Amino acid sequence: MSTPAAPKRRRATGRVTLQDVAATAGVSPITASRALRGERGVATELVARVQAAVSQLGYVPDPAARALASARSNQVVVLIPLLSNALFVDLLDAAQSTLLAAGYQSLIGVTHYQAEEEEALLRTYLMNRPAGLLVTGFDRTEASRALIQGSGVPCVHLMENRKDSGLYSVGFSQQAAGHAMTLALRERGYRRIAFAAAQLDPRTLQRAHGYRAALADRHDPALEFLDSAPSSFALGAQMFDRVLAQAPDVDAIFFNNDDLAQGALLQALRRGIQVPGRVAIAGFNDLIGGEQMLPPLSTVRTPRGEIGLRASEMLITLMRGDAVDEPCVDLGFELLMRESC
Amino acid sequence: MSTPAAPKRRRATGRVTLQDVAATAGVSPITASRALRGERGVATELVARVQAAVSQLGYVPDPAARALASARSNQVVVLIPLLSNALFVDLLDAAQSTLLAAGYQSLIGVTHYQAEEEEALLRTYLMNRPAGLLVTGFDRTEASRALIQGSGVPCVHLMENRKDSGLYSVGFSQQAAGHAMTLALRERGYRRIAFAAAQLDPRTLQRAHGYRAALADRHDPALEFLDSAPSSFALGAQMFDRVLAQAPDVDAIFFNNDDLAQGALLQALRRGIQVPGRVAIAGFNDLIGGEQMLPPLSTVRTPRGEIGLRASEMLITLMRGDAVDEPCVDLGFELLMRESC
DNA sequence: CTGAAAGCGCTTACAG
DNA sequence: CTGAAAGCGCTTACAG
Repeated sequence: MSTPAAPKRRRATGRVTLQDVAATAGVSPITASRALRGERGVATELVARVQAAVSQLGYVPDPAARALASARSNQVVVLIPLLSNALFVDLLDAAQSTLLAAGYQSLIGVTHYQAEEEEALLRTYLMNRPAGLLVTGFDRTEASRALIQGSGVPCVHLMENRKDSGLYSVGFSQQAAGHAMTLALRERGYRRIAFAAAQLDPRTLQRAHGYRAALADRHDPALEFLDSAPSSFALGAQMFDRVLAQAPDVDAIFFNNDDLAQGALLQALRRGIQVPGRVAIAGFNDLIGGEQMLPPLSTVRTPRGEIGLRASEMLITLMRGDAVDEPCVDLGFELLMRESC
Repeated sequence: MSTPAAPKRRRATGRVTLQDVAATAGVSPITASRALRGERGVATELVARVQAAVSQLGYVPDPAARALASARSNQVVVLIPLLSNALFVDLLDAAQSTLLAAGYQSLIGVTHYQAEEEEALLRTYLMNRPAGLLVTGFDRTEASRALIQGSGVPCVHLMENRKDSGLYSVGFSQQAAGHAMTLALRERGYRRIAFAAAQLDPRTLQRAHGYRAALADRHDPALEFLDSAPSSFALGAQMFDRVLAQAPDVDAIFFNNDDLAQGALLQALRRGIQVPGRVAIAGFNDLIGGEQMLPPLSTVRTPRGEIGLRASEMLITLMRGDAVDEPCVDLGFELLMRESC
């Protein structure tokens, strides 16, 4: 007969603890703990008794106690450059929900594209002993790298890949994407193709490399317009004017981000400049609204939602201590040639 | 002479603990703890000694241990409906950075406008014993309300106000905003003013009330176009067509969100319909891009950034145990009459 | 203004 | 397959 022993003593806090559950179920706290965590090797009957006790008592586990005892929390730190770029919001949204479904909570950090801010966030968040880390790209301070490495926390890199780096990542080749769009423009007969970019973060510069490579035989540095200000509609309009003023013979402009390109399209409309008749316009990322523009914007669809999803899945695998067979996942991109070029 | 006693014993984990700091500083762990938390009433000399020990040893506090011992973490749960609406991203961005600067980490949850999802998130996140709660609006399940109440965790409501509810909030009157824009349209001579809304969340419906009130003497239900689909550019274009088809005599359309209005503006351009000549268009929220439209969009600027900031500040006050003198902060709104009406 | 004792609620080895 | 013991690293009362 298994008449459960009465709980030894009510805690001062009045909280229902694992001890209460164990007592009610007539097992030891360790067994209750194992049953709750789904650790295999617990008799099914005991598991059932524990679960019954849990719902009878309304037991809620304490993550802090769990983290303290196990030296690991159920939280994942997600570090992205900006919340004001829809690209990263899509990434975050996908990662967040994938992680949540697997029982992990997301702690988000915004680096504002500053390596020092990222380092500070890492220092702060690593205190929590997160179960995993999701970081954007590969460019960071040495100290950040050491922090990640030294923490022993599994880490997956977003947006880019570095084969043979020994690092986990899910992304696509920014350079190849820049190359492909430039080539598509060439193939459509455009000869004076400008590249207009803002923010100038590492991935932007990789796309610029792709642009140059595709134009190797006829690359003209005077057709590169780089502005370190953040990307926006207004800046796109402004850059459109700048390009036409400084390089009147331009016949196509490849904008590094869709908000820039959409701003340019609107400015062309405002100024009565024909697109693509007078000048073709291409964007990057396929942000919302591009399809609605006049004319609909040609752009590169980037798989940020899938990146958030796949990177989270990879991280979940790593956090469980399992091996990942493909450490660098290239999700590719897609050329969306609509009517603006 | 204060030759510090050697740490009693190295922990198995090799971690530098508060005990090590205390031993090095030649004080008790409690004093070290108090000094670190900036609790007043510790001799300045001791504080200095503790701080010296901290940097000498490279001590990093353990949030889990702190949370377990104090029954409260340094994390704040932020619940918003959607990440795909820039409005809430702005809110989140402001809240997140304000909280971080005050030493609090944000745990974000996306409810997808589903009261049940919110309730589930609350159950999950409340386990962490957050220091504070930021939730959107006042519409939620009874269980959610009970959960918040029962947790004893300070909670500030975002976006709306409910005077005399005894609840803390920072927002503005959605109804007054809907009313004001409708009135502005009337004053400009528009007689057949349609109201087009998507999502149909509580705040949308409050704006609809404002619209109706402003038109009390001449309100025509046939001019209300409500679609429960999520707001988007494409839906705006679609609704624009629908309104003109079903109510050909309409002379103004008040869209409930800027993405709808921007989509409508683009559709008008596509169809060659004069705005505001043939029909005026107004939006809501002043999302990015509205100013760049053709013609620039008239809209209502809503202070979501300020709401995120002020709500966080209020919450910080509450989390410190201090009193808040203004529990319902109305931040107002601003009519931005540009050229679309 | 400072400290000794006890405890927060769980899990990790280590046995058996 | 199950458990007794110890410990994770900090803070809360309670004294003085």
